[in-house]
Amino acid sequence: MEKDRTADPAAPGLAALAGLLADETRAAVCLALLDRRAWTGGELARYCGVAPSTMSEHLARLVDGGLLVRERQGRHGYVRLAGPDAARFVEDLAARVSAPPPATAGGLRAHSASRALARGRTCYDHLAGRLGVAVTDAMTARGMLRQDTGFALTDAGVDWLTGLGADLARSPNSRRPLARSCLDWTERRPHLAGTAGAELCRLVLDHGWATRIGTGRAVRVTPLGEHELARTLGIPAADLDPSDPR
Amino acid sequence: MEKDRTADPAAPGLAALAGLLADETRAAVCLALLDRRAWTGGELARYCGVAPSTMSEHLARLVDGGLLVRERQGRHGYVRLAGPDAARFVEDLAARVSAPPPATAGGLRAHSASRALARGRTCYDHLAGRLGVAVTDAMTARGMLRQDTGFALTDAGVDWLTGLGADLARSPNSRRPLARSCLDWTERRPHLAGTAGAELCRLVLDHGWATRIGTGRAVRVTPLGEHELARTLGIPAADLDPSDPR
DNA sequence: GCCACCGTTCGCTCCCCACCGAAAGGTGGC
DNA sequence: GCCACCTTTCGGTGGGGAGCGAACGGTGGC
Repeated sequence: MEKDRTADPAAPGLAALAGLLADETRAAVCLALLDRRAWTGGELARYCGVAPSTMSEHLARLVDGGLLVRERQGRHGYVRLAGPDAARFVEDLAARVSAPPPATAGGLRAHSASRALARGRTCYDHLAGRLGVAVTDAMTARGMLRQDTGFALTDAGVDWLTGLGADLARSPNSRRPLARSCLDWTERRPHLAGTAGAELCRLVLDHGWATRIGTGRAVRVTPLGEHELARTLGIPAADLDPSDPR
Repeated sequence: MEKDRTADPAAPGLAALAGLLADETRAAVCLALLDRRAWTGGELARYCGVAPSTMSEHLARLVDGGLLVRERQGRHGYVRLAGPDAARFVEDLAARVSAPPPATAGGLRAHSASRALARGRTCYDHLAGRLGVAVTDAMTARGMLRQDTGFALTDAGVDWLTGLGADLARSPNSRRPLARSCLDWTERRPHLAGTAGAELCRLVLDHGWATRIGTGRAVRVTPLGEHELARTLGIPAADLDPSDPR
């Protein structure tokens, strides 16, 4: 019971943090909340198949641990991920759990990405799925994003996003990076996240290049989007077949 | 008991992975193994203050979960982190647990880094602590590393490392990025990790710019190192005072 | 102001697992 | 080949926590 004092002082905190996700129900909650919507406790209870009282206790633990925040609205109590940091934390762990295989070594060629636009998702606040990977690869191929020596936007990439209407100003006290890599766990390829990823997602939706399907994470590229993505990023529209499973 | 089938299929795996670190003893083990050495079960048991039998069970779980690997050597059974991926996983979580504060917003000026060389550590296979942060900031200030739009080496950075003797060739099947950011949880500043970070650490030790203190993670900058770091990265030697607590 | 609804708290049960000591299993020294 | 040492396996104990149902409480509708 009495632990040795010489052990790393960070160990209890690390164990506590990991413990937040070390339960199947809590893990499912955090994954569900990656859609960036606010859910009620009742919805989550039904979704996970547990009693509302059980869900209430889980949510209390997650809120207490700083991973979730509450939003009271009338008689409903909504809960959502605490922010980009919390989302990144969940994403990183989820990516690791389903990405242990050695990866398909697809390289960075834009060609392989061209057929990958059919299905898109959002990952908290940025594009993911095939759409996210395709856009990321196309940006890389056109010199807007540098992945060979790390993961950073080039000046050309900053100009392109700014020209589209992106607000890339970083608040001085924000620790969020402008661009970072996020591993998509269906495509198992990196895609653009961070402030730039969030802005790009917002622009794509605002400009009508893609629309959300239903209330979930799925997005669909519109005909306008096909045209504009082909024009600005050189992704041939002929390859855009939503029914193509791969 | 019967969980709803509609819940995210990734949830059980995520919970299982988090569960590996959701115990104080196992967390302490993983943190201890960040020094990249191989420990025996007995050492870890003493270090964590548990019985050898208990440690044996913990190690079995961690190995089974893919976080640790065993190395049999005679009558000793050594255990170490499974690789850079596993180390990154532990680092990321450990960084998050002790870095929730809003950060000191130190900017990227090389000046602030100059006094930070006194204490250095290794973080699995790359430089960390003040030394790691100082070198990273100096490289950024001299245009070898770009942090404003992400985190990537520039061509100048690649040339400098190659000139020092770094082998930056990436094996095609390796998913490890050339450069990535690792958040140091004592300095709370990003520093260079990835293949380039590992090579830089190897070079600094091989060239005698720094030496390991004892058998742990600590490293000390040598007089030669002070001279060379000042000459090549512009870090004034006058500011290198190991006794300066900050 | 009463009712309906949603969420939380409380008491309870049960299972999982962290922990230990004792015994068994391997390995190298001599 | 025997002994010493390290590690693992096994049985047993205890605590934490995940789960539920029932009761309580706050909010909005009417």
